[in-house]
Amino acid sequence: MGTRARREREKEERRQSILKAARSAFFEEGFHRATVDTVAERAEVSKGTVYLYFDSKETLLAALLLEGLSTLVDQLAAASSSDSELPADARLRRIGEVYLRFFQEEPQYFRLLMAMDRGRFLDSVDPTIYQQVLEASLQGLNLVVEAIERGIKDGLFTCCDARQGAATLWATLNGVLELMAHPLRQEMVGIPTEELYRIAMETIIRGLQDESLLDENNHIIREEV
Amino acid sequence: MGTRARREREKEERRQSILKAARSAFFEEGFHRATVDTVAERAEVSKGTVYLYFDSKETLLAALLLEGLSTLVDQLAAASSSDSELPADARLRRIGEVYLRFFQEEPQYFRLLMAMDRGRFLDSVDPTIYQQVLEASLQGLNLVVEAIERGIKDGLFTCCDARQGAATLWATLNGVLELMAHPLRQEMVGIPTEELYRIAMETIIRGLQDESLLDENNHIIREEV
DNA sequence: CTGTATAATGACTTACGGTCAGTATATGAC
DNA sequence: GTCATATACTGACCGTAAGTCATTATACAG
Repeated sequence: MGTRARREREKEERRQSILKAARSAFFEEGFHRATVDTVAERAEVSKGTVYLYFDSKETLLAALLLEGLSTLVDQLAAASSSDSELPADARLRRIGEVYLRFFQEEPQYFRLLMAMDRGRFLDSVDPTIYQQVLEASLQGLNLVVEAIERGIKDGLFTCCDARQGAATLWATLNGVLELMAHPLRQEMVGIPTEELYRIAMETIIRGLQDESLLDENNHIIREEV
Repeated sequence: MGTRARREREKEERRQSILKAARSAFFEEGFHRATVDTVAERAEVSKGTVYLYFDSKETLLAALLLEGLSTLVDQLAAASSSDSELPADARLRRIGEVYLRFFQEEPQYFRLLMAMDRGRFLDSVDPTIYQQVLEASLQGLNLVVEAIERGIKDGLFTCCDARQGAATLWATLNGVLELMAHPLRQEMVGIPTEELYRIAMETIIRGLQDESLLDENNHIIREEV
């Protein structure tokens, strides 16, 4: 009796249709403005049903983010794996460009990603899901780590620990995107987002190639301030 | 008749006591969890009075941020102006250290700063106040620009436009702090916040000293990807 | 056909930001 | 002192939206 299997499938379909409704609602109106009632209406189910499939509004958001992150990581992995002869710095640039493109083409996902973490998110989302979001981020980070490790092996990068370098690059690119996410701040800075993004990326890549400022433990040599 | 002057003063005192109440409430419970009723209660006024002095809950937050940003900018300015003979790179390090210290000593302000921008903030805050917040940020940024400009004049930095460099440094330091603002992400990265912060700072400072990757228009020379 | 499990519903509860008609207080004129 | 007026303050009330749950509908097994 395939009944059980079909049931499962139907449940999954419901779940998907609710997710789809949430995506359109959140994208169109923004997470905060959109209401669960709207999501329910668009999915053609009652509000109760929405809560049958998702614990909270924030959980819906988390599920969407997971989706977005997953496609991002796929793209990053593709960019990162193609052409195994590519020098490490070029590989990093590719990864960076994919990230930038994702930001530009899916600004909605980015907006949502940034709506996360803040506010009541941690209170109302199942820690497991949050963990999954982090795990996806970690996968992205690891691609960068691998690229840098290769660069180190090839003697191209000599500066620092791959993990440190990857985290620095990651933080920087995010910092630029976040800084420029707001029109008024963009105006304040007065540099096109893409340009600043690439300048920052090059600065970091360049920095990975210089070991002059590190001591034998990979700690920074600094004069006292 | 000094009546009028006294009245003004009393109003300002009310305003301050409401602000103080908001600060303690927001700090203790976080912006989202804290309620305006609580703020009113702590300030020993009615909710109506709170709204007499501030347009919205978000406006209260903005006022607090303005306060925090203002002390931050003061500290940055002090760090940046002392000892006019300091080389530019050391000056940048000082500025960076002040910023880090502020982040560590006033984590609450930072949390609030990050609660801003997102969500309903732009809808419900008087644009003027938001403008003031941006202006304070701009002052901070300008200190960095000035330090870099001096470095360029002294021949220490040769890499790029001061504004570009400042924005890159700014974005990077923010990126690190934001990345590490969350315990779980901290764990994911696996590097102490301070260390990553300093590594990132040094990477940028180092990058400012190298012009090899820029063409005559300060644009990055890159192979096609 | 009927009992049972599962799924779905939507009226209701709760919480909170924000409003406003009404009240209290201070000031100044007489 | 007393009254008129302006100013400051109050808190009950409103609207909205997240989240709940008793009830109802549906599907399936025997």
